[in-house]
Amino acid sequence: MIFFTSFPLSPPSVSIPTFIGSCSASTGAAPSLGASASAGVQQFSAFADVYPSLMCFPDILKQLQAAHCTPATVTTTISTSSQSTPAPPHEDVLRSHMNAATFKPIPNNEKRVDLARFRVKDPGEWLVDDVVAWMLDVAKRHSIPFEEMNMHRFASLNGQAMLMMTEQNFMEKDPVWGRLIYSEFKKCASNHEDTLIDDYMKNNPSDEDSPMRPSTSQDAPKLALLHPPAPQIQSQLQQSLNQALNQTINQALNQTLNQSLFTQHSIQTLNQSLASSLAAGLSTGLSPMSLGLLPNGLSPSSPMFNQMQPKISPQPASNEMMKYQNAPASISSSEYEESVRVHRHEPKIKKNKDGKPRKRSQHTKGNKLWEFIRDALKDPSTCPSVVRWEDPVEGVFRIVESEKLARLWGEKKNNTKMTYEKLSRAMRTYYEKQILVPVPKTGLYPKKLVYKFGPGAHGWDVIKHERR
DNA sequence: GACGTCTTTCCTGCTT
DNA sequence: CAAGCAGGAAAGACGT
Repeated sequence: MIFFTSFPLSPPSVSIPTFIGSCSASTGAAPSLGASASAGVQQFSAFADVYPSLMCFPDILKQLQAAHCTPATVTTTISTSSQSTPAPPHEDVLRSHMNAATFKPIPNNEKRVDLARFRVKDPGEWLVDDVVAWMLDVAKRHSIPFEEMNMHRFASLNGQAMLMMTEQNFMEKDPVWGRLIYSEFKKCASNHEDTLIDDYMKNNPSDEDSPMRPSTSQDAPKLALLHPPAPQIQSQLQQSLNQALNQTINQALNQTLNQSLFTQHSIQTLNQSLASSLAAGLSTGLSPMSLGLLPNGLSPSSPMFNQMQPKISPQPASNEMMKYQNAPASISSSEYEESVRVHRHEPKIKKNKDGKPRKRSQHTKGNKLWEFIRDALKDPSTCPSVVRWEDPVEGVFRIVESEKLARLWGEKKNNTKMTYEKLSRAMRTYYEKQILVPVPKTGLYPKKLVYKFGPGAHGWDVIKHERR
């Protein structure tokens, strides 16, 4: 999904607030378009026109569902809908169920991710974003539906970490395409500089005396680092990548739509997934991590990093990356399993001495804090006065009266000294177990007192189940 | 009694 | 400046 979000590669490009503003025109679920963003609209490239449509993709799908149009129409719709009249409102618009009173301004985010960057960098220098961009390119070149590749399992790795990985490591991350990805990466690592030079020479045949030109292929790596590629090379690369990625999107959409989209279930799934993904990630940092597709691991230099890096618990993906970076070439299977587990955000299953999983403690059975909050969300006496849903589909809720909630929790535990500060500390321990997950910093939710149930929590998603 | 789970309590530092 | 957040550390309560 990163390509949806990371297209603004070369000028003219489009800023994030502009996307959101344009989308809000049709969804009615986001803040109004700012004046500066409006001015920027006129500078849109063809790529930029696609974004608002993608942001409103759930809407488009709904319309398609209603109209039963053909997949071929979908591509057309997507590429032109931004110029057409706004989509009619309906119940499944992004965050349409949210309380408009809670909207906060979308943070200004003018930063962009350069998806072409990996092409002009040594694979060993790739950041996390570059790895993802490269994988999309591999998927495109081999006509692999991108949704079939386990990109999220690679998304916490940078190039250096990948260089440390064995073929087996690749296979474990993606049993189907791992071997191919490995061979592609090796190929890429060895051919990268030569390819760059060749491309440059093809495009600049008369420029043989250019100081850019390395004297030998062995010099290329150093020179590539010392001398950034000429602007025209970057521009050409970006243009071709933009083209390729556009094709990838259309192919993938067509394929997905052809295969399964027009079943009720598929539409709902994609609809929900896109809705949540777009709302959760696109409007802020536009990272696969933030979309839940790439669980974590933006590179520290990523423009999204500061906004999206959750400041909770350990940084699993970073840990994994560090492991690959620092470990010898061979990694023990247990270490690798652990790193994969951490990467997948799977809760650690502690084991007894005999290796069997420990039995869960029963002493708090039915009396856990998150269960108390979940139940409070179902109780009219506390919802919405003490806690309330911000987004019942996504599991996002807000604590309205923090001290009252703490008092109620204290009453339940016979602890008159309970405070919200203590309660919130207990809440934060849930991040590690995925009972709670970080709330996407999209600007759609208030910044404080908002939490989101994660896969470790259950019984809250009644609404979601009812929709199925 | 050892050990595990799930808080609870206290704390410092940071952000909003 | 207040309120909230993040997370380390230690300890308590209770179950196995």
